[in-house]
Amino acid sequence: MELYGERGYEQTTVAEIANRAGLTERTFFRHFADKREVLFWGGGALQELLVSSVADAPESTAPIDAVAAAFEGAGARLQERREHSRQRQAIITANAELRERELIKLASFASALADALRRRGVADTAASLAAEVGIAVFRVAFERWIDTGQPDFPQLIRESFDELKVVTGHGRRRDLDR
Amino acid sequence: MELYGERGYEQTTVAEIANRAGLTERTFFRHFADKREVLFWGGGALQELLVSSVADAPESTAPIDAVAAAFEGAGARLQERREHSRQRQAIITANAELRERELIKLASFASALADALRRRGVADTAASLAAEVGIAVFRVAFERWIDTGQPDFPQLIRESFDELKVVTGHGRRRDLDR
DNA sequence: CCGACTGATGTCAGTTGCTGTCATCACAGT
DNA sequence: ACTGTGATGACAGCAACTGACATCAGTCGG
Repeated sequence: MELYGERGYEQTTVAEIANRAGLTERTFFRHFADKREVLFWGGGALQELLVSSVADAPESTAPIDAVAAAFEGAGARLQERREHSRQRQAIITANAELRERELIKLASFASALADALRRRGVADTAASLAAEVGIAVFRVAFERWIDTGQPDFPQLIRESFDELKVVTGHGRRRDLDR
Repeated sequence: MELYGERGYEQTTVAEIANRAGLTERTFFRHFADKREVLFWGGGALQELLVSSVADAPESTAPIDAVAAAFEGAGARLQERREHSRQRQAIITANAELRERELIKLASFASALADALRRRGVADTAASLAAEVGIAVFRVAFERWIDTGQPDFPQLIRESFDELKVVTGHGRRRDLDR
């Protein structure tokens, strides 16, 4: 992150990173699958948090609410290192390759969440929908958290899920709809 | 697509592609930013279709319904070349780099849709939400279209948007819970 | 009809991300 | 001391991508 922050992601060579760490280029690639991966180390922890949060939700909780609660928890975790999250995100949004990696991570979150929901007995499509939509809402909330100065991330998440219900709920029934 | 289909994406070298096309490797890179881009040529057309569809929706249409209708239109377009879509998707899902590129494309759709909604006077956050959530629903519907043999893609999209309303807590309850 | 200009292509050399292979070395268990 | 094991280094090599320059066909003003 030091080097990526100083000279930008593309301008930083793997040899430089390895050198600053006192290692060889070859050794770098033994620890990280590719140049981007350094920035995403530990992403697994957040995923586990999300999954266990969904798994542990009260049985009566509706799928979308379980997902929302999971993201609030994840949001709280991220908030503990707000400045770190901000810097990291600045680096990521500045580079296309990194944005791609970020999207893959989120897609992986979505499928893990969908699995967790299915284990609760939620039907296939409903599980996928709740998970994917949850990710979508989280993305919007995250962007607002970074862009606006607003400090309370979990609350932003909560508001965004509330607004989701408004956005989907006030839709006029279409004539196609039986 | 021929070569990617025959030998797989990773096993295919740019030199081979250029050769089969009767060109130089250098020329390939003058037309496509990178090796993946060949598969995503023409993605802009779909985006324009989505955007204009949202722009042209009746003024009274709710944001989420405008988005849903836009995707139905896009779905109809894709359905015209069902077999082509299937092959393309098989290649893409088989490779991580290509999946990443696909996600970037969808993210780009989302932001274009959000802009189109804002131009209709939809508030910032609501526009982002409707667009991102629309993409999420579309992804689920697309996967179902490819996986199940079901031919009618627009109808699948319609059903998925309907189920979204159920999942988010409005609409009729169906067989969601066990 | 000529020469300047333009745009697409070829050629070539070079950088960098990434991999396979083999040697080295520290350390743990026996 | 003997031996396996896991982490690292050294080195060669491939393929994606880029920059710089040459070539060549078409076109447009004179």
